[in-house]
Amino acid sequence: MEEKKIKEILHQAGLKYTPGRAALIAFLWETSRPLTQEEISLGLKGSGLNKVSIYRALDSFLQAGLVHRIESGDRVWKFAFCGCGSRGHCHPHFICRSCGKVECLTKMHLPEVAAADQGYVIEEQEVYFKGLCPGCS
Amino acid sequence: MEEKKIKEILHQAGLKYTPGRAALIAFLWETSRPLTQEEISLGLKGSGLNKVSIYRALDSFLQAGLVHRIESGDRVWKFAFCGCGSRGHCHPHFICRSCGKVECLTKMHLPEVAAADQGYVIEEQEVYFKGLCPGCS
DNA sequence: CACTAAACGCAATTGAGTTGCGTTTATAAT
DNA sequence: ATTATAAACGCAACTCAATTGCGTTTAGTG
Repeated sequence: MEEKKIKEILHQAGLKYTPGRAALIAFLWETSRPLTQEEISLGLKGSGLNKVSIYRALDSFLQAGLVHRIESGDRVWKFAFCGCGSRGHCHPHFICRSCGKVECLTKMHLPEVAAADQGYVIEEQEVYFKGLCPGCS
Repeated sequence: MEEKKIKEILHQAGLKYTPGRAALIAFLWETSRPLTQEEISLGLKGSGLNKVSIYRALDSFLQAGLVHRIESGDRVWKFAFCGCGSRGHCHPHFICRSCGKVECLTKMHLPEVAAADQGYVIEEQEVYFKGLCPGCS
């Protein structure tokens, strides 16, 4: 992703442009699957942010709806860039029980569900599929 | 749930019957919503198991398909009794953003999804709805 | 150029869950 | 009924992802 676009994204979210955050967004964009803080740190290497700063940046991105965050069963958060602008998820996720990788199933849309008739107000929806990914099956 | 039934459940799962595990199963059955270890400990009070023993019992129940385990967004596991016998979930869960409570939406069935055409083998499915429960809306 | 709020890094802390290990108990064989 | 043994248990110590405190740096506006 080009720098100009990243500047625009950060500015629109009311956040400052810094080299570290730009690298973070670019990396998430390139990888296009949910990543842990550890994976991000490894991917950014020396050019990247401190562990704490990564969490803080991701938190503000989450608030702004720039990324989504998932828990895939191991109590480790994974973050993926998602331009959808809402804090909810717009597609299901696939979790491979063999390699542990998580993917965004962007081609699948979430079903429209209304359970308001029973008094529930549904604001967000998360759908996870677990099994074997194409590489492991 | 009567003692005889609990004995049968544990025996069928290849587990020993102990007062602690019986109390644990009975409590999960009565409460019929996903509970944290802390909630279980509070619920069982003096008559219950040690924290470690609760986790170990729940782990073996999970293996046996007696309970299911969910992560509802706060990195804290919740366990619910579920006689369905499979390790996957058979219904969606609702997470209230106001009171934090989690409920099993046993009346809603999960949609049948097949993504095998793209090389994915789907073994389990988890669906979470987030929003406001009837008490909070 | 100066000022201020946001961003950053380091060290220390939190807390859910786990591990090690010695003791107790359920259950099946004798 | 007694014994053997594998499972279940409790305590203390540990792990590790994530958070907090706090002082420093930097972006971006006036």
